[in-house]
Amino acid sequence: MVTHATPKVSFRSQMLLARERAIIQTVNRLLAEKGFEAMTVDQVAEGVGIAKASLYKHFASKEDLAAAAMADLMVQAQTFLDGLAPALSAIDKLRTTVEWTMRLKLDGNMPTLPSQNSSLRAALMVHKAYMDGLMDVSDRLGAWIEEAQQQGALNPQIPAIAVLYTLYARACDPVLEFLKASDLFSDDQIIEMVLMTCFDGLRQR
Amino acid sequence: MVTHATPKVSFRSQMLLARERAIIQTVNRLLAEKGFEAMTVDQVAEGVGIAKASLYKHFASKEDLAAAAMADLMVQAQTFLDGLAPALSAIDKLRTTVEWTMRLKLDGNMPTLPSQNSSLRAALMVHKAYMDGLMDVSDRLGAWIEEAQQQGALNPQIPAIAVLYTLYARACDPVLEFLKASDLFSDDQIIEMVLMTCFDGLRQR
DNA sequence: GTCTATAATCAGATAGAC
DNA sequence: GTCTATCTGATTATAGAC
Repeated sequence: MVTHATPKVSFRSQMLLARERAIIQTVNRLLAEKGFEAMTVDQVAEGVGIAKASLYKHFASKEDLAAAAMADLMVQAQTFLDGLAPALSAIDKLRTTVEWTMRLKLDGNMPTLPSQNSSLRAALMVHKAYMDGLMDVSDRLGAWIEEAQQQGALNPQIPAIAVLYTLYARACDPVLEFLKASDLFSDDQIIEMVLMTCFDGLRQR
Repeated sequence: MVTHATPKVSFRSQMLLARERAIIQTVNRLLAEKGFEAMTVDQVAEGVGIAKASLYKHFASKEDLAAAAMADLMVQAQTFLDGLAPALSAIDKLRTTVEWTMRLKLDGNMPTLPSQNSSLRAALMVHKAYMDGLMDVSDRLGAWIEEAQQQGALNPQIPAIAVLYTLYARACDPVLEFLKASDLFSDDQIIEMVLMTCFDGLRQR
């Protein structure tokens, strides 16, 4: 009799992946809402609907949970970059990507981490999936930055690395949440203002 | 005999003020180094060189400590604004002020708070000295912003409040620390790059 | 007001049965 | 792998003597 390709194991591993996706989704939301320090593992467990001890069967530590969420964010970013129309100019690709990250943040789906916490930084640095994703995304954005600078679209006086950091920083820009909290503007208006400030500057052109 | 103006009380209160200044200075440094959550009251006490219980005779809570540091920052800002040459144009005053905040941050003297933590936000909102200082600084910057917009120096399409938030955000811009961590640039170069990005934008002019 | 000692709480992580 | 129950350590805050 012909044997099938281990259906039981496949099914079990699918359930496992589904659960881990659910965990990551909850972590993502909590990180966006309250940040890493204020997020507790109890809240994650409650959000997923499982016991805390079960969480620790999937992820070794709180830092590991956050790292998994960040790795997932990198996958989302890669998917977004893949879907960008190749016909777009380099600067338009950059602009559209920044807009995507800001919308993610305004929608409460951008996990934000403290740029200081060392235990977390250490966990991120050794997380292969996250680091690989980050490197890939940075490489692709970096290539567009250099292309845009050569085309005279971006100011070539600013080092590419500084441009890259500046674009990344839009993902955790407090200006977004302050403007949103002011309740004076729609999300679209906020994005338009911050994009304009970022690319055109505060000075009159 | 002529009585003097209560010299003993004056001396005691001077000692008190000196101690509180020492506490605030330590809090300032720790907030800049590690942020609010990672800073512990034990570290503050050790930094000042007094017992933790003594700290609580001066400040009611950890939030209160941070609020006092922020209030002190506002006083520093007011002093800086007072010292600005009146001959400077509005945009140059803004530029110089932003440069001052960035240098404070690069030197490790800019207390940075999480923009989310609610217990801390609540403590800040009811701290009269901090709120008064913040309002005064905001009013003065706001007036310069509107002046610069009328003079055609700043882009009038961007609401003044958005400009104000954008300038404030330079005080906690992660781009500064990332560029510093890269060890590729001097502090002066970093400030020049970020100032250029902020006022002139990433696009070629 | 300063100290030592301690209370009270909370959160990350684990033991061990099923 | 999931659960309940618990451990462990860290941290904010206070009691009470001097």
